Parts: sequence; structure tokens; C-alpha cells
Amino acid sequence: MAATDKTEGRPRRRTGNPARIHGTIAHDLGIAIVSGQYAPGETLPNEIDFSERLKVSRSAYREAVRILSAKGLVESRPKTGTRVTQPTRWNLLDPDVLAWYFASEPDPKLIDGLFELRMIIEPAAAALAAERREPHHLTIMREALMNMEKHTLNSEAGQSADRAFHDAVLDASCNMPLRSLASTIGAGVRWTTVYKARKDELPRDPMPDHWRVFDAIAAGGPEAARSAMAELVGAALRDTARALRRGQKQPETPDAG
Amino acid sequence: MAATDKTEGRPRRRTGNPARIHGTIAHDLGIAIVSGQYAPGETLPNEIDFSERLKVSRSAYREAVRILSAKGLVESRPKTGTRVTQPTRWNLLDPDVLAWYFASEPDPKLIDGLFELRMIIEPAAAALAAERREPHHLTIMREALMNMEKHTLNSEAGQSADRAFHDAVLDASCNMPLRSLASTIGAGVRWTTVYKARKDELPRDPMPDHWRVFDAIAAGGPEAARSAMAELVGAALRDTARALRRGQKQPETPDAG
DNA sequence: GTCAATGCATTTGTCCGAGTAAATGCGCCC
DNA sequence: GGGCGCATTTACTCGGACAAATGCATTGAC
Repeated sequence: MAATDKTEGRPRRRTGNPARIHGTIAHDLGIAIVSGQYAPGETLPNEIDFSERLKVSRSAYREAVRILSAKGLVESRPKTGTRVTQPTRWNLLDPDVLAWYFASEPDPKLIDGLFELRMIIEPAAAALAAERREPHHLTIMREALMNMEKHTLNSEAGQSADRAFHDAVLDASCNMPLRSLASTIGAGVRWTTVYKARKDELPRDPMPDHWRVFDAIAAGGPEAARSAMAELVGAALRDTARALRRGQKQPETPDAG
Repeated sequence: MAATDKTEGRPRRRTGNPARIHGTIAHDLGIAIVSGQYAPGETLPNEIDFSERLKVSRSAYREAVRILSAKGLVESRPKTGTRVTQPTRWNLLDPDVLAWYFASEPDPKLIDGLFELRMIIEPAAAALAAERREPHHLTIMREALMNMEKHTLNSEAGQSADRAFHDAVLDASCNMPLRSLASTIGAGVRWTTVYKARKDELPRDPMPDHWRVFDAIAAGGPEAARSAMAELVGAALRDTARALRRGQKQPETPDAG
């Protein structure tokens, strides 16, 4: 836990800063909603009852609802009440919403979907980055990869260096909407490494693939960058799929077959 | 105006429903922020003064700020106040934020970025759709295209049919994160058609391209669907670029060259 | 003279209670 | 039986008060 903080809807801040009530309520309620604890279409208890049950003032509760409403998770109207919207309306690309998905074990369909998105976005972004990268982008990438080598993906520092590298590639694409996908991609990267580590699955050294992407971007070769990044993400996908199979087998067949 | 409503931060609802104060404040402030009226890093007036100036209660103003905070536009802390965050932190993919961008004439860089994103996303989504589409997806697509033919892109109905078609393709990809990009793509589609119409630029009949995409998806041909969609988006891009050039020329050289 | 601890002022955060407006469902009237 | 007005439920808005947190200046010690 203790993620990157920044926006609304996180339980507590990086600096030991105590959480604000509306933030924690939004966080808890958000997790409850995306995990299906409140079904789509269901209306939650009215403001007065619910805020009393949560032991917070109505104002704080209402601000929490505003946060969830801003992210598309609920919709509130007079008389009808506040009800959970259909999942297709949720802002899945919102960093907080995605984080709430990953707070509990997320749906495998979502993991697959995120990998598909990465396979679409990241090679294209790498190609654009090869054409447009500025010197400072390369500096950030190089530093991230060196940190990755030093700390390895088993440490928190190594994982955040991995995310920093992918973020830098999206940054270097010089495309605002693409860069906005950084947090989404980052969540996928993070989950992948953590999950594989939990399954003791770290079969392939990720560094050569990463350096190939970096070299292609630095050399200004769009197609080389595209294929190198496709290879990198594809390898991560295959490793994760294997870890997923192991994870599913374990609870069913403890030691025999 | 009078967009699709649904989430928080819209000024008024589809059904003639009067706007809620916190929604209108968030809407107005959101537009002011994305249009640069409040510079990144700048802190807005404190809650009491600002809410008085806006002629609303502090509670309503605070709920508006919570909405903006949830979308990453502002960040508020005690003593420091509420300040506008750096644009890289904004949730550009949020439907409301994007709508606020388009409320005033948006930055051409953003338009280019959106087209690049569409050129990356939509062909890939079409390919996935060709593999996974269900009969009801095809029904929706066919109906959308028939409406498009009937009303043409000059009418509101025709434009929303266009959006409905692109939405249906993303739906048919059966990929949750991809589908979440529907509102973003839709905003791009909408802006494109409206802008071209304003410049009297409608040189190419869009229907054949659209039917080719549909046929490929219906036939289950991923690569055909991919290239057909790439052709469609590429044509829209070229037309829009031409309209942009005309739009820039007009104010400078009224009638001579 | 430098640095650390501390008190203070400012701003957001939280709480409470009351009253308003809107949307739904019911009963009434036509 | 269908359309219309009314009552009820719910979120929405308001105003005021207190608490908590934080940046800053002051003060003190070394």
C-alpha cells in the first residue's frame, strides 16, 4: 500500500498525513462497488441513515459521493436516491478506479484486457517516442533502467523504476491523451510484477528487452522501437499467463495430480 | 451543448432537468482551468471568499472542488489552499474533462493527439471485434450505419449515429479498458464532424468506408477490419487537417492570396 | 551566527440542523 | 379507464460553528 497518492480517493497520504474522512469513505465505498459488494442498479441507503451508520457527518459523506459520482460509479437524484451505475459507465481509466479494482484480487478478464491494451498502446507509443524524444526523455529512461538493474524487480524501488521507464516512453511520445494512459499502464505493470513475484515466477531477465527498446528509441528507429516494445510486453504477458495458471492450480490440487 | 449527460460535472441534464449548483460550479471552474484561465500551480481564492463571490454556499462550492479534485484538476490542503495541478496530472481521458476542453476551441495539439490515439486504438479494436463480435453487436452497428445514411452527418442524429457505430465497435472488442475509451473516441469523432461541417468541408462520402469496416467485422476478418478502420480514420484525419488549414487561413487572408 | 523548537495565524476539514426543490407514486377527478 | 394534482421521500442547499493541519515567524539555545 502507500501508493503514489496525489489525487482524491486515496486512504492516506505519502507523508504520514492522516487521511481525510471524505477520501477514506470514497476509497472504501469505491472498493465495495467495483468488487460487486453493491450491485449495479442497486441504490444505497439514504444519506442520513448511511452517514450515521458510517459514523461521519452528512457533509463528509456527500463529498465522498461526489467523488464517486465524478468517476462515474454512482448517480444520485432526488427521490430516487444514489444508485450504482452500470459498469460500462465507470471511468475504468481513472487511476483511483483502477487502483480500487486492484485493491482486491481483480477479475482475470480485466487483467487480460489491460494486457491487450498495453499490446496496442505501448508499441505504438514507443514508435512515436523514437521520432520525437528529447534528450531529457532519454536521460530519464536511462536512469530508470539503471535503477531497475540495481534494485531488481523484487524490490519496491526496482518496480517503481520499471513504471518510470514505461511512463517516460509515453511521455516521449509527446501525445497528451497517450500520456494520460500512463497511470493505467503503470497499474498494469505494477500488478504484473507483484503477481509474478508472489507466484515465484521470474523466469526471464527483463533487462535485455528493456535495453533494446531504449536503444531503438535513442537511435530514432520507430519500427525497431515498436517491435522491441511488442516483444517486451508480449514476454510479460506470457510470464503472467503462466503464473496465472499456477495460481489457479494451487488451490485445487495441493500436491497430487 | 446538451451532451450525453450521465456523469457529474455537466451543466444541465437531458430531460430539461435543472442543473445542480455543485455541478454547474464544477463545470464552469473546470472549463476555466483547462482553458488556462487559472494557471497550473496557481491557488484559487479561499473557500469562504470564493463561494461568496460565486453566490453559493460553502458546502456546494466544496462539493464542486471535490469533483475537480477527483478528476485531478486541483489539489487542496489545509493552510496551503486549493491549487491547480500540473496538466500532466489531469485525467484527460475523463469524459467531463475532455468535454471541458472542447467547450472552448481546443488546442490543435490535442486534436492531433486524439487522432493519433484513434489511429492506434480503433484499427486494433476493429480487429478484436472481428474475432469476438456477437450478433447483437452487429445489429447495433448495422442500425447505426443505416441511421447515418438516413440523416447524414449534417444532422445531430447522423452524428450521434456515427458515434454509436464507433462505440459499438469498441463494445464488440469485449475489452473493458478499451470500451472505457469510447467516450474519448466519441468526443474526437464528434468534434471532427462538427468542425468539418463548420468549414463546409465534407468532400468524401464516409459511408463506403464505414460499410467496409462493418462487412469485415461481420465476416470475421481481423486484418481486413483493421485496415478498413485504418482507412476510415485516416480519411477523417486528412479531411480534418485540410479543414484546419482552411480555418487558419480564413482570418488572415480574407479573399486574396 | 546558525539551527531547532515552538507558538501563531490561516486555510481546509468536519460537524450539525434546518429548510428547499425535485421526482416518484398514489389517489382523485373527469 | 386515463389524465391530473397532491403528498412523500430523497437529495440538494444553506449558514454557522468548531477542529485539525500546516506553513511561517518568532524565539531560544548552542
